[in-house]
Amino acid sequence: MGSFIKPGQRKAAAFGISFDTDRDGTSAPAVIDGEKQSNLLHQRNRLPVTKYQREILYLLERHSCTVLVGETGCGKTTQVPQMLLEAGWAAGGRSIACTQPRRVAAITVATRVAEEQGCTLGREVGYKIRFEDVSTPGVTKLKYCTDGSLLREMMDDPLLTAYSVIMVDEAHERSLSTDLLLGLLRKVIAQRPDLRILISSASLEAEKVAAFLDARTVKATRKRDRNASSGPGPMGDALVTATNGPDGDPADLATPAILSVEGRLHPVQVHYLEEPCADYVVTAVETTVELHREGIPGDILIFLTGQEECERAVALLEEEAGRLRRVGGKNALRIMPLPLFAGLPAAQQMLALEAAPRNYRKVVAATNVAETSLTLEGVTFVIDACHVKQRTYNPRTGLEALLVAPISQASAQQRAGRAGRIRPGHCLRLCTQEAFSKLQQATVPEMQRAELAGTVLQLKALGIDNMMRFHWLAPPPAEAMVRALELLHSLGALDDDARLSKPLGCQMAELPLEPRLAASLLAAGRFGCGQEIATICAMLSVHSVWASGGGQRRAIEEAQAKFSTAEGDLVTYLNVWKAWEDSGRNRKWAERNMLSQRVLLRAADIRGQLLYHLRRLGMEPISCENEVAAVCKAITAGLFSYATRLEGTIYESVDADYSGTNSYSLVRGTGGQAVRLRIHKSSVLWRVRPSMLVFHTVQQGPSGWHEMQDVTAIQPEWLPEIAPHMFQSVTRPRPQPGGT
DNA sequence: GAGCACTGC
Repeated sequence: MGSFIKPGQRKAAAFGISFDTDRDGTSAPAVIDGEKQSNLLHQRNRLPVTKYQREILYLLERHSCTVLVGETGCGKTTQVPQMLLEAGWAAGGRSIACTQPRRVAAITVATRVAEEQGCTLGREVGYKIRFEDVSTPGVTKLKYCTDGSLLREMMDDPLLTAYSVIMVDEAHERSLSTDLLLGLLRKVIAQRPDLRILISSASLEAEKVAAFLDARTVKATRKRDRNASSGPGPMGDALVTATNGPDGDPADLATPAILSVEGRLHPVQVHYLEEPCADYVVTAVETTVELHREGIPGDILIFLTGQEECERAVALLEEEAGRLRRVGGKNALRIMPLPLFAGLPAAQQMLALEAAPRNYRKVVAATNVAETSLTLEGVTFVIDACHVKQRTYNPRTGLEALLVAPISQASAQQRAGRAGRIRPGHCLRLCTQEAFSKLQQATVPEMQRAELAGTVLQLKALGIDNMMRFHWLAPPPAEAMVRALELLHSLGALDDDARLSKPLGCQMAELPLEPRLAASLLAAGRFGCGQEIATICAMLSVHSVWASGGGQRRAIEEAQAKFSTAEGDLVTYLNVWKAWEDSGRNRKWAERNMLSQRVLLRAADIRGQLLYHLRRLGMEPISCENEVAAVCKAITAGLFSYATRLEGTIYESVDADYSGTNSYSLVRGTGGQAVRLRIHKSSVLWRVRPSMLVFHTVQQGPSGWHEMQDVTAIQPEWLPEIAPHMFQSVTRPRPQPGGT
């Protein structure tokens, strides 16, 4: 078992863990206590950000862009937009937008603010996310929206003329859409001197964002002002570090300001392992048991990387819980282990989020959901395995993979903060302090580790043609950009001059789908199966429709078998959909067939939206009824870049009855990189060995194999027929027996 | 031979 040290401290006495400031629980410095107040106004006034009202309004008046550095819980998301509202920034027919990276956040914050403003949600204060526009044109002054939906709005109104202020919240998360939004806003402010941009970010990113938005560099080509020094701002004691000239200098407007607001998190003491651990799941469980024995109250949150690890940790904790029950007395505190990951059905997620029953200490084994999307109250201890499962894109092979990687220090800090929401807490990192100091400071922005085809298509649709000259907050690798352009060209979205093609490229950009699926959907008209492809695209846009979650694997497999077809997973989804429709979208039917009604309803929403878009583009989607080949051809029209052929069977194991793995390779090649593909276990074609297939997603597991998910069997002669520019001759699978 | 980080339009 690992023992922990705290920086600057001697080794602890018991269990290797020291809790010097904890027992009295009162060592928190000048923190506002959690006393309940019924008066909303009073509560608002107590939020740290409220003290900075004057400064914020002053800076907004004088600077096009202001970066707000605010720690968690300082109230910026709810209070700052209200300050602007009350200061009259939404007068004159324009409104204030505040973007959020996630839908739930947009809804909950808007609801809260409407309450504080004493108005009906959807009137003066509203929100807008996909499928839900709870705002009233001409009435709504403050709108919370997802950054993705604001990007969509920009397609119709590139200068965002409907708004006087755009607040980009949680910009430090550096999601694809926030980075894209910031790049675009940088261009917008050059043409809209009346527009104000507020960016809320963590301290690490603030300088970078401010430098990026400096208007003096916007028009200048390539040159960046190195003299933008941080000096004391005009507001005296406030932490204003505006990179501005003297008062009244017209340069003020052009230079971004930075304002720091302290949070109201309680201090969290950090501990490190003295020696590295071999298995962080085991160490996390052992550490949990020791903490529990220490008897300090508070729930425990363990950060792991995936479903499997969470379930393993819970299983180990259950064993320990049993042991503790036998040892402890009748009234002893018990532990209640619970898993938490995004794929978990809502009811089980709630268990992890709700307070534990009396006499129980909740121990939640969670993935990254608990770092950003979901907040657990009552957590006093965070045990952090310091790893994360991350999406990475390899531009050489053109494939994305999910890989477990060490987290960044910024991410670790965020996770630690989860222990200090209600009282001072502890964070136990399952690595040595030395190892921790070698972690990268910040997480690599998504922009630099994702496939960019969709992003490039969106930019093209906004009239930005020169990708290489676009100012990115984090420039993506040139190779990834080239790959994106190649893919869009092969799909027909770009012409030979890399300009958005008409009408195809414009139509693709219009659809809320990744480019490959958009291409399939638009090609479906040609094959007379628009209805079917809309269904398939919708099913691919949602979480798995199969009701996952705990020990029902067999039942799911049996249910799945009822709908599966030789054509593959996508046609299987089609069968599921048709059967669900025939049942009258019956919830009971869905339950009997191990399907999630909630996910199916969401798919129905998306399907409806896709059909609406097709009609708006002047295409009436028709159904091909039983022509499965037409459906598969339309699928191929979008996914041909992911066509693979069977190479043979590889025998890696020494077991006599081991049947080997059917190995596939990309028809178009992988740029000299060796890539071994196989069908993922979840596929209905797993036991089958179609000689050629297209897949929708692939992920690289720890085995080194790229595993293809959502596969569709195709005929080799379809490729040159459907994508003649990519496949000139009839491509047949090479007859090649096993590999090594 | 057994599995799916997380968002978003």
